[in-house]
Amino acid sequence: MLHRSASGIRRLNVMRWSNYFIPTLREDPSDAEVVSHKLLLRAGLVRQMGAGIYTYLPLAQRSVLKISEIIRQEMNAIGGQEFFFPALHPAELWQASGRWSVMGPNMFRLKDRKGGDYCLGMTHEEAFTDIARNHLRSYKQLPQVWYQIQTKFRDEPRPKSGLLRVRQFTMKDAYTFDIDQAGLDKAFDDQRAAYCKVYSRCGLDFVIVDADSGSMGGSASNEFMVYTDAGEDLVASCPKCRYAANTEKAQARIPAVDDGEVAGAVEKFPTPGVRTIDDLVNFAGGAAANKQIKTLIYVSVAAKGDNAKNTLFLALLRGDHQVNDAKLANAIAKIVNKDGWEQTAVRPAHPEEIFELMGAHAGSLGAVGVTKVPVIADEALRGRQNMTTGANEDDHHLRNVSIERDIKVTTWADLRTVVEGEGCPKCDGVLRVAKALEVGHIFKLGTKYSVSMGASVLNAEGKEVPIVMGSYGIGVERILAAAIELHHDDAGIVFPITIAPFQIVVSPLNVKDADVKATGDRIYDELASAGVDVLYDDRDERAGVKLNDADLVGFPFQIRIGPKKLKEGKVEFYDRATKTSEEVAADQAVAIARQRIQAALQTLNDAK
RNA sequence: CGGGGCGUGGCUCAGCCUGGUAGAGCGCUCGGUUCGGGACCGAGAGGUCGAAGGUUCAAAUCCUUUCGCCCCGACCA
Repeated sequence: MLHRSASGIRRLNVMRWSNYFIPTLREDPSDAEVVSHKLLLRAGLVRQMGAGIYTYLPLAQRSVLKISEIIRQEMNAIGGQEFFFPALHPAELWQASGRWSVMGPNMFRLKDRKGGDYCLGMTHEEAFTDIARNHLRSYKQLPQVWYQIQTKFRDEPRPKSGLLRVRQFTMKDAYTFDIDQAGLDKAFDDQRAAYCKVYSRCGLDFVIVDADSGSMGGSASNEFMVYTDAGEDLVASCPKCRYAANTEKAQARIPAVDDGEVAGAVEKFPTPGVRTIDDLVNFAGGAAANKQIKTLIYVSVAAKGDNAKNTLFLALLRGDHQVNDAKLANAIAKIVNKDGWEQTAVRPAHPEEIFELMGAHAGSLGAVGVTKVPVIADEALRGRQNMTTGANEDDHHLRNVSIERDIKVTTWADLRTVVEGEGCPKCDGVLRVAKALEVGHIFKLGTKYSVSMGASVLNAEGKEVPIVMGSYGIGVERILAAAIELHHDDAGIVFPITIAPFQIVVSPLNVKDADVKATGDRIYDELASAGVDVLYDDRDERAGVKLNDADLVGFPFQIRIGPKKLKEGKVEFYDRATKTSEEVAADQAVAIARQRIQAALQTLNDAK
């Protein structure tokens, strides 16, 4: 198909579907599990090259470029300066910070022909800091806000879920360099605000959670999370006050249980066959779940050089509460990690270990009288009395147990997992708990890298001080995948217009009808020359194919031109999000389209 | 790394248990009829059955090894 431009010069116009590479699939690919993965493949956006390695076909590339451009605009708006660093790094760079050994097998490593060690960058703190240490000399040069949009490589132990967990991906990473903590605080707040704008403009609903700084080091960090079942974290958040936290840290406000006044003496009673909390609830003379103490036996495994040691301990929770492994691991680590020992794992005790320690089997365990191993009790048990728990004798339990009186608690800690519907710890709101996907992470690094790599400047007093740094990442393809997870229906993707590969598709429903075709040509030409991001579905396909394909790829708008309505001088303007169309005069279609596109763009770009 | 599953035309899958001439639907090519939600008829093209080795007169099918991919778990930016 050739297109005659205004100047009359013949040119091949590739924005015609008949000549554009969009390999759509009618059926779900067998490899795909999560929605975004299926749709990325079916709509002809990506193809897989290997585990966690994907080719972006033209549609995905357009989308990725749009996301990148939004990020670029928001970074520039807070004074960011764009760099482009190599992806291939000499080992010395990473040895300088000490992370050559810390990163372990997650880093792709290779040798050059001379046997020199190299790696593929998984992040760029070292690279940016290297430039900073070589060229920043005075506080007068600060602050600096540097960023790049670049490919990262991580040898993930388990790539999965299409673009959500991959081994090669695009990241916007930014680094800030300040003279002091106050400067870092401001840089951090700027980034945080910019991130909010980026995600809003891309059509993502997100929550910001406090996070562990992990291997990055530093003092504070926030994760930007999008609620989706395809996510890998569980996040609790309050819609009312913006409290949000990973369930590994989240707290909740729960109503107190009235234990009554009198605390009688501990009494053992037989409970034949009772093994679970529920069994005891239903047992005559038993107790409600929230009146029981659940006793779990765990083993902390720790290492010191080549030595290993196992520490058995008890974890106590209210009968109706679930333990959180991360909280538990942190609590026991505080007891185990001393004299050079470092905890490497926490696991449930084996049945033999339990019997040897307690003299009874799981189902009849309790902490009353236990003194030889640490007992960690959940905060929700504090002050409770008249409780029921196992007697450490099979088929027997104890009643009238009062925690503080009858159990020797080594440590009180928050061990329980918050659940949906519990009270927000910060306000009177109700918590939402669901799976979420991390789409960005910002850190206050402090001086970790500037000290280890020697990046310092002279301050106003002429004293040499380490630069105070921040580090900020956005996963570009994760925005694309998250947008699809959030915005799709049975027919396919429903692209937010800001990141849609094309804003609108013009579809003559029968190209053999001369009038229909001519009207399609005209509308397409006018939209294209007005600078609209338009794709022309000039294929000689049945109407059903065109309509289904357009829905599948998820172009926000479509102009449908059919023979019957065209005879009345009308075409249809279709809105993908609502799947509804309205009749408009053919000669006004372009004006209406431009106005709708403008309005849709504005709604997203002005959000927040 | 532990557990499970799968590799057969471009895609989705059957055939494997019980060895005996490689199949279906979709897609693709050509001709015709159709033409607003993935049409119909007719004629075609297209496959080292992931790879290697073994057993056998004979292997997609049985055995061994190996590679790849997906899922659950562990781990983790």
